[in-house]
Amino acid sequence: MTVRVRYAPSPTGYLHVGGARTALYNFLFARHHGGVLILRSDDTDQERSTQEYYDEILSALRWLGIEWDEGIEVGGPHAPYRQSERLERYRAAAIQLVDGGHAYYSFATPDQLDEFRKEARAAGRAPVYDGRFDPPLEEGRERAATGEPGSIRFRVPRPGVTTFTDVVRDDVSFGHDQVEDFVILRSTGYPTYHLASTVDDVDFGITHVIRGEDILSSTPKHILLTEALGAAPPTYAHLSLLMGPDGKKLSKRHGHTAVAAYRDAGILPAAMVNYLALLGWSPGDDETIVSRSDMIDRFDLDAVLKNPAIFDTAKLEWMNGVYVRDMDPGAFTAAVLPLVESDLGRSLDATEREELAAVAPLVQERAKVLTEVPEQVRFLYRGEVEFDEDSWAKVMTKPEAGPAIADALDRLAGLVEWSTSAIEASLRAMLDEHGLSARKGLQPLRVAATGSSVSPPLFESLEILGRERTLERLQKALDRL
RNA sequence: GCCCCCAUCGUCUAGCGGCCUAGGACGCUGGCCUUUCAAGCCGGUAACACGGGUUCGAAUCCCGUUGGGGGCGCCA
Repeated sequence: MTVRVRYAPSPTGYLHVGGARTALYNFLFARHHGGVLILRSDDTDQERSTQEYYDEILSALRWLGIEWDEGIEVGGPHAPYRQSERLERYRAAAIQLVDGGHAYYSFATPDQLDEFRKEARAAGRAPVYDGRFDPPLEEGRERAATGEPGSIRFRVPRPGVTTFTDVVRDDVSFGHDQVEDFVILRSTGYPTYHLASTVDDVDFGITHVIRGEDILSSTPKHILLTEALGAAPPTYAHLSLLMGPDGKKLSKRHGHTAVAAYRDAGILPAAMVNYLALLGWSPGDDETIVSRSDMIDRFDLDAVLKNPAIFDTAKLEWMNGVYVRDMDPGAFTAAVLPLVESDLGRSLDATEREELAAVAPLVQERAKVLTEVPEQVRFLYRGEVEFDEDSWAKVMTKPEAGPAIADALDRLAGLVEWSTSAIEASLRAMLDEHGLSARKGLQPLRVAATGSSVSPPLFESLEILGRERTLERLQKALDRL
């Protein structure tokens, strides 16, 4: 039997890292088993669903390289894949369930329900509604026919218990005294998540439902529904949730949770995928950097951990650095160009682009995230050097600063050939002349030429800067001393 | 309150009864390298939550406690 899995986000918010991991595990599982990944939009909440979030989620998924085989945008044999376009199907299913004796019309009011639940809680019982305020089926049907507003609830068999084997959690069971007669069709005629999701999983032939642990306790409802619909339940796998650094559920107050925020912060999609994959799964050996194809080869659900993982940005950034250094230099330059341009507020001309291509490899081996690159190459594109005051105070106040710069200015002015090696040779001669260590003698030049005590390697930087600008800057620093 | 789930270094994890005086990675940290910063290399720090069992033997199995997480909606 072909594996068919789905990722079914609700367009009521951005794609956050937890959702991305769920999507990724579905993707890896499908690829590993040569199955099909379906992307569905669970947008039955008309109030909170928006087109913006829908677009945003899709773009984040694509950015991560999580490709789906069937579903929204790409179509497939079960189209449409947006639940908002399948409303009739859910209504029909609800009616079918009523006719089959699995569901009934409910007119219980919010106040009644509130009071009932409050009392149950106070009495130490689970606040589980069992239909006690609702009329017998036939009477309910008649009242509904007259247009009286009401919902349809699933009738949970009681007493009873639902037991299932979760691939990551093993055997789990819930007594039906914990499962209420849940609404499947709202009084607005819209289906609830439970109905829509279950009907779709059945209709689309989903074999494995891989989702967050937050819906573990709703699973009995889905199993009961599936069976009432006359189908066999899929295999379930509930993934533990992602936590913030304080061990609490990951949320906005922990910083960025949206995948897009990491993209904007200069994280590479491959690094994000690698990092996310290892949050709750391990290939089983000491590998930390795992290629996408390796993940696909080795991923399986029974190796997924049950315990919740903390999302740790430090490790993500370290991993990103590994991926950055591994990039093709041309790709790195291309990736960084728009960032540099936006930092400068203008585009680079042809010459400047060449300069960028020249420094790029130097900063590439130093960068953790793409967004830190602009400030490292900024010195090339500002006509006037802006001296970083801390750097100036630390370096230029030393006695060797003046003589070193003055002498370097002299030597560099007379250089026949302007190349990294010639520059290095002449500056080393300068160091010898003054008996200065490279550390002491070169820092003033670095600050003079780049404005900062931290920069890409000096000799290369000067070569790229060019003789004219180098001399100008050294002179300017000298004047300021 | 009730139900469910979980528990190895600060963090991600290896470990599926003896190979564990618990391994790797991030972080932190000492050193080397070095023109700054990184990178790289070498070293260090640090964990089986606790208490009972089972067993010749337990990080690994069972029970309890504690701690953490999730759920209990006409949200998903």
